[in-house]
Amino acid sequence: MTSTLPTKVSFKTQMLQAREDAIIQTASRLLAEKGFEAMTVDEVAASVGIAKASLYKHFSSKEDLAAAAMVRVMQRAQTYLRDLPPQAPMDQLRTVARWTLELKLRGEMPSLPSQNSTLRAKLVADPVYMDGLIDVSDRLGAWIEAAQAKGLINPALPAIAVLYTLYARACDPVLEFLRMGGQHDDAQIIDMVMSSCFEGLGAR
Amino acid sequence: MTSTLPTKVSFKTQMLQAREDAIIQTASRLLAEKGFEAMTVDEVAASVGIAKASLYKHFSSKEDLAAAAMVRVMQRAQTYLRDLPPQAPMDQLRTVARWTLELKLRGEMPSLPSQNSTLRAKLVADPVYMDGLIDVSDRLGAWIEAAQAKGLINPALPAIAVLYTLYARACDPVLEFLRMGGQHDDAQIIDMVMSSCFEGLGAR
DNA sequence: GTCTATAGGAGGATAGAC
DNA sequence: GTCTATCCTCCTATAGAC
Repeated sequence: MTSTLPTKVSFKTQMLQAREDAIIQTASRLLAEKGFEAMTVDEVAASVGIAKASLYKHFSSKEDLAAAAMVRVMQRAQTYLRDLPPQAPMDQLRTVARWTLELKLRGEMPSLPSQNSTLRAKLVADPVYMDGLIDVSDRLGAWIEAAQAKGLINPALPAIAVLYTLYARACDPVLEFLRMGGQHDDAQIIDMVMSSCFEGLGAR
Repeated sequence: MTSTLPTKVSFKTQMLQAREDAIIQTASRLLAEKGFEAMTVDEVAASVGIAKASLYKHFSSKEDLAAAAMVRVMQRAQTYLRDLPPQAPMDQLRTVARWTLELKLRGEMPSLPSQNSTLRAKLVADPVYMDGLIDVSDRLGAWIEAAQAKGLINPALPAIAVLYTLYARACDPVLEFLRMGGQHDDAQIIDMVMSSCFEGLGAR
């Protein structure tokens, strides 16, 4: 049947894929807003506009859903890094950091809770996620080491500390704090966080 | 009775106070470890070694308990800042940042979830917490402005951005990331985060 | 104020019709 | 696969004896 009606099947598959995308996108937003524990499956389903039982046909548990959202954003990062036009290593790092902050300000960055151990275990066991994480870390690591070789990185910091500091931008609360203050627009906020990240709080 | 047996009453009061301290301390640790949603009241009570119902005699709700923990740490910060020996403003800021990181590494820094709105509302409505927050912000703000006047602060950053960046050290995941790596001891980890915070990722 | 036992409710997950 | 209706577990909060 699949082979005799390829277009119809393809259409149905597309519809399902689109719905799954919508679910993941909504979950991603809610994860960014409230975190894993505070997010409810009812909420996700209602926000997508489907019944909870329908959601469970796509994802077998709340953790699976959250993991799918994390995998999604990791794949997004992989694609972004792969397609990034060549620049000097330090500029690559800056560009990536800025992209991360923009993503977070748009509410599209589901924060991985350092807390929930079962969700963590699921992600560590997920080869797609782990491959993505390693790929991203390798690319960033290469740029970091290249920048270090040119003497462009703070010599007090080993590469791993630089890498983690960049990762931490994905859950930096300063963005929300500044936005709540209402004194600056998003572009200014990102510029400030970028400057404190790369230039530091102290004057040069 | 209170006036006729002052020592006994005082003793009882002390015992109660000590138990409440133990509860708050345990709650504080669990809040730091798992966050508000994942922490359960059963867990706190069991860890303290009392029945859950007894805990509810001290705190009328889980939120009250968490708020008490936040108030406690805020008071602690107030006391610390008040008693801090005089130094140059920039050194004061560094000392406070280091103290915050040490507190967090010891698991004594309950992270205020940017998420939970009802808990947030409770804290905003709590005069002790808010007075503390304002006091802390005023002291830090004065040092920040003094350092700015001396040209010691990154000129791209308004005082409020510096303040929020310092506050954010209280929930910086880089500490845990580096500790999980196992390549550095706590003192080195703190030195690295301090350097990335004040000197930035880029070389000088 | 401390305990045991339990009420009450929220939320994750499923049954079964369509 | 989608729905409605329901189950069941976990967790907050309380009742009531001591």
